[in-house]
Amino acid sequence: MIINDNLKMYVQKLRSSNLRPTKQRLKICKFLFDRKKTFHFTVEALNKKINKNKTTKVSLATIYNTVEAFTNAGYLKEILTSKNKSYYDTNIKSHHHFYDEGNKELTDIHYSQIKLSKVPVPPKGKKIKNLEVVIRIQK
Amino acid sequence: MIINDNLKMYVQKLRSSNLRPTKQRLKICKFLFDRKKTFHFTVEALNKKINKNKTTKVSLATIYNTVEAFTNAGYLKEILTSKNKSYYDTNIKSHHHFYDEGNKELTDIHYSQIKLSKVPVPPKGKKIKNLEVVIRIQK
DNA sequence: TTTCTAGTTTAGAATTATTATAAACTAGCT
DNA sequence: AGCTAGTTTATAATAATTCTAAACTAGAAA
Repeated sequence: MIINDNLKMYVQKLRSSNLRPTKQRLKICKFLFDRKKTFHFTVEALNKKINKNKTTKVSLATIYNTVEAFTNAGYLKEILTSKNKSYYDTNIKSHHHFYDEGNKELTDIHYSQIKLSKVPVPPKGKKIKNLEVVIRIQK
Repeated sequence: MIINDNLKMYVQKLRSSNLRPTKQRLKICKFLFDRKKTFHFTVEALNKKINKNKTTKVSLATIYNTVEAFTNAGYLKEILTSKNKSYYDTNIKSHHHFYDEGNKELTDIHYSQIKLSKVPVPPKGKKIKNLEVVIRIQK
């Protein structure tokens, strides 16, 4: 069974990052990772989806906590936009974004679409964790 | 007098972007642009600086409004960080940033320090407004 | 299997950043 | 000098997020 297999995978994912596989976390996993395509979301939107038409609700606080834990564990990526709301991405591979200022929508840019021929050395004692390009677009 | 000259310059800047040169806006101009070096700030920090040890206060709302107006007019640049707080930059020239996740500090990267050899075409009907690279660093 | 404990969830309160409101004020044209 | 649209202000409202502390639960140990 596919669902069962995913479940096992989620448990392993969680275990490997010191998170107990609770039913809430597994439910969130399903919403985030049981998909063909990666996607972008805000906690608010995720909360709505998860708790829409459901009898057993997952609290907003738990969704916040879990999303943060997944982000720290590297299963989610936080996206840079500066719009007083955190955007996350289930695509954790290195890639970039278009940010449309009009409708505030993000679109992925595959990492191969951008090439950097020169990158600066990080300040002493620091190392580069990641590099992200945001291209702001408008009409 | 240097101060006077700057004043004239500010008035002109404001006029050119349809902003009346009020004493509040000029005061904010002084704090933002009367400097040798450009810098990064949050509205909160700017508010503290402007109203520290002063008898005549500029209201927080005015500071928000003015910063937004200056940003729209192109005299300030909003910086991408995803940290639920807006960061602004008085350096409006095209450039990039290091973002230190430890102390949440931003450092400029001169535009010449990063070179892109490949940039994607924007989606149909949209044009590129700006391109910003953020390099996240950590210990 | 039961017991125990540290980790987790929860609702709601608290906090933080920002935006809205509407009354008082002011720049600058006439 | 008077008028009016633009501006400032204190305060309230909103929105996103974090905190809190009590109730619950996973899973190790008895």
